Amino acid sequence: MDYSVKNNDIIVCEKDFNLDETLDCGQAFRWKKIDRGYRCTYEGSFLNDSLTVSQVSDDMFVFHDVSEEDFLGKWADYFDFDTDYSELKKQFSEDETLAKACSFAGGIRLLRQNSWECLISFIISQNNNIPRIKGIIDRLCEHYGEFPNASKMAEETPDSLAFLRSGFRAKYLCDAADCVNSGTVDLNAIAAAPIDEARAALKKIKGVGPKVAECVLLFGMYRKEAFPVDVWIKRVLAEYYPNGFPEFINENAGIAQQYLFHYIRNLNE
DNA sequence: CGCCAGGACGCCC
DNA sequence: GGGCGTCATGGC
Repeated sequence: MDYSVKNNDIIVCEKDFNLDETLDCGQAFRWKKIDRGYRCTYEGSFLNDSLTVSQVSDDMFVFHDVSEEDFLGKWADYFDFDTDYSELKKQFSEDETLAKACSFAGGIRLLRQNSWECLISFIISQNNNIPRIKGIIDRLCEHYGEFPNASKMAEETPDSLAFLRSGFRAKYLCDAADCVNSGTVDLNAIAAAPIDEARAALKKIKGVGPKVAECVLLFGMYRKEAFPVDVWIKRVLAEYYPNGFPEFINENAGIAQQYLFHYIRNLNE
């Protein structure tokens, strides 16, 4: 990644990056499309910052009104600019289906998001669709003025969360908040634990099954070997990988999964 | 109106 | 251990 400083902006040159594909592919639910790009706020949250970012050409981006220090210290990490996606896609493309997926939407990057936010977001995601997931998370943030931490959410009950209109998931959100707030579930420890141990620990939370646990590991803990299997990936596996997913992908299976997910969902367009 | 959505749980066998 | 009905809500 190449960057330069212009006035109060950071100009980034990066060819393996597309904002629409990365911020609207179902890994993050809080980025808003605005006139000149996307905006998200993490104020009071793990980044304690806000950002407006826009894509001005295939390989050029503007990080608006951000210091070089904050860009390097926060956003370069968040957007995973240290990882060479060109090299990853080159490896993936030895597989015929993945080659197509990579050329279809090669601008997806795995965001380094916050584990707690991902836990809550993907509990909400179960048996739900992306527009409605976004709506519920919007109402959550609007209610607290920011994405609430576990301690704030632990004060709630399923009834007091009725304003979310999250349905049967409210009781799961409360259990997640209780587990994290009380220390029964230590997200930082889980992030560093062996993968099977991490999976088991996450699934102690009510409403966290195999799929949600895998999403939290991948999107909230940067565990690139995690491989969430939802209805779309089931279709991919059945149709293109009847004899199993290629083993050489394993350590980056989660990133490959992102390309495949986006590919199969948009195949008809 | 019915069907589906980035599923998990409880119960049954 | 696998199969199935159920769980809220809303977009289409």
